Amino acid sequence: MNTLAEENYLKSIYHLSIDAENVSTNQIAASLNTKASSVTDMLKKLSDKALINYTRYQGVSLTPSGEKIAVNIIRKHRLWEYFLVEKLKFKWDQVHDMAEEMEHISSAELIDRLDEFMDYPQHDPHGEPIPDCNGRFNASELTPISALRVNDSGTISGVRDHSSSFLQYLEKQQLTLGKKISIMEIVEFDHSMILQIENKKEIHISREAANNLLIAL
Amino acid sequence: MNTLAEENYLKSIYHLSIDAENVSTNQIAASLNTKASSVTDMLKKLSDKALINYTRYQGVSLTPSGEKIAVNIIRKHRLWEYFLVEKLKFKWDQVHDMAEEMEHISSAELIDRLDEFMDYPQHDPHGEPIPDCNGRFNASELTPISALRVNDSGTISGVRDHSSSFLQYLEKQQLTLGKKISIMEIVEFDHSMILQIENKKEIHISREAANNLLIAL
DNA sequence: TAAAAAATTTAGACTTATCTAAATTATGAA
DNA sequence: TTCATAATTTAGATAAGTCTAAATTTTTTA
Repeated sequence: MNTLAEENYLKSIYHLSIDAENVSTNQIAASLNTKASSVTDMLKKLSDKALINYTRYQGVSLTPSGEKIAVNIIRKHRLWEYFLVEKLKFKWDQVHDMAEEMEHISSAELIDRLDEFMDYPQHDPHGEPIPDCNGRFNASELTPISALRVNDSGTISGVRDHSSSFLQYLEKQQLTLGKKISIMEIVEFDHSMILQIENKKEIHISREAANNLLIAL
Repeated sequence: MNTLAEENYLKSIYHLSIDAENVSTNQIAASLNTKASSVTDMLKKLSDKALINYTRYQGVSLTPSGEKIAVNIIRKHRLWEYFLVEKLKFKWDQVHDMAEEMEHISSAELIDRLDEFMDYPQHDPHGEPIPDCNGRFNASELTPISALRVNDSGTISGVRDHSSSFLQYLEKQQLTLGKKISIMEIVEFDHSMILQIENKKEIHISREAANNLLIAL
């Protein structure tokens, strides 16, 4: 088995790999709130274990076995988040930190039974797809609202930022999963957008918010 | 907060304190599968934190704040065991190790909601009482079968040994929680006992088994 | 009650994961 | 294409938790 620190590095590298082929030492350090020198040490260790491909100064990528571990942690994280919201009635902005601890519970049988108990949910409370017990899942085909044009519309299906400040803001604006929105206007100056929610209320959101709100077309 | 190692020491000291006022270094070492010298180091640390009363060579006891932490861990352990058996349909001999990991999940609100979700169970799958959110619970008034006389009877309500080998043996003999048993005969030579289960089947159990099987009279 | 045995503690070392500061390598702008 | 800057790595230190071996204290027993 792997240590908690190793698992967190693998998970971080996995998430950062979505935007780039190779992940840099500084990116990992920033995402784990640690120093670049600590990252270098851990990269050597993970490389020795054949969980990452690492060449000095060149950044890293996960090997198939490293990716398998990372996906399994993500599966556990998302299933526990679903459990916390659906069964224990937490709000979607409350569950991230708890799931961050729970994702390290090791038993595979436990997580498979949890999956069954909840009837094999496909998405976590933030719209992220949940890998199945073989690690398979559909990479989400969601678009950030910021990529839409005036008159485009779709259903809110995910968020990129899981911070409770962002999620609470969305909740207050009624921008929750499942809501249908249409783009009414895009302000050229700052790329902020005016949306209509469910053909009723109109609201104005910043470019940054639009970048973090995902839509199924 | 406390580290995982600290929590495990406090829990161990709590359990050992049931049989004795003061707990010895060697007892702790045995129960945690570690060396006496490691225990001494940790005792100093816990003593500095005012979680235990410790005088060199004299053994230790928990302070009120140490006991509070220990009881909270035990509450979490037992609630998770109940969850695993009642919701995820694990057998009573499968849950100990998983709960050993889960008891360290820190959120108090999580565990209180789990308690509510399961409708405030009073006993874990092995008959141990579950402390409430204030750490209060009835110290169980159970008697080992080995203390009974011929013709005494009662209901199986708990086990002392949680090892899967013992629990599987009980399962096979139908000596599960809730069964009514009566003592038919005590063999003087080795103190083994012949019991009748639910006024039907008679079985023969060793003194050791009788010591670990608890009865409500 | 003194010596032997058992229990406990101390000393010093090791591992994991982290840090700061210094050195090295890569990159981008002139 | 060279040099300043940014990124990364190395060197050396620290803290937590563990270990072995040696020293000390307590307990037992003769």
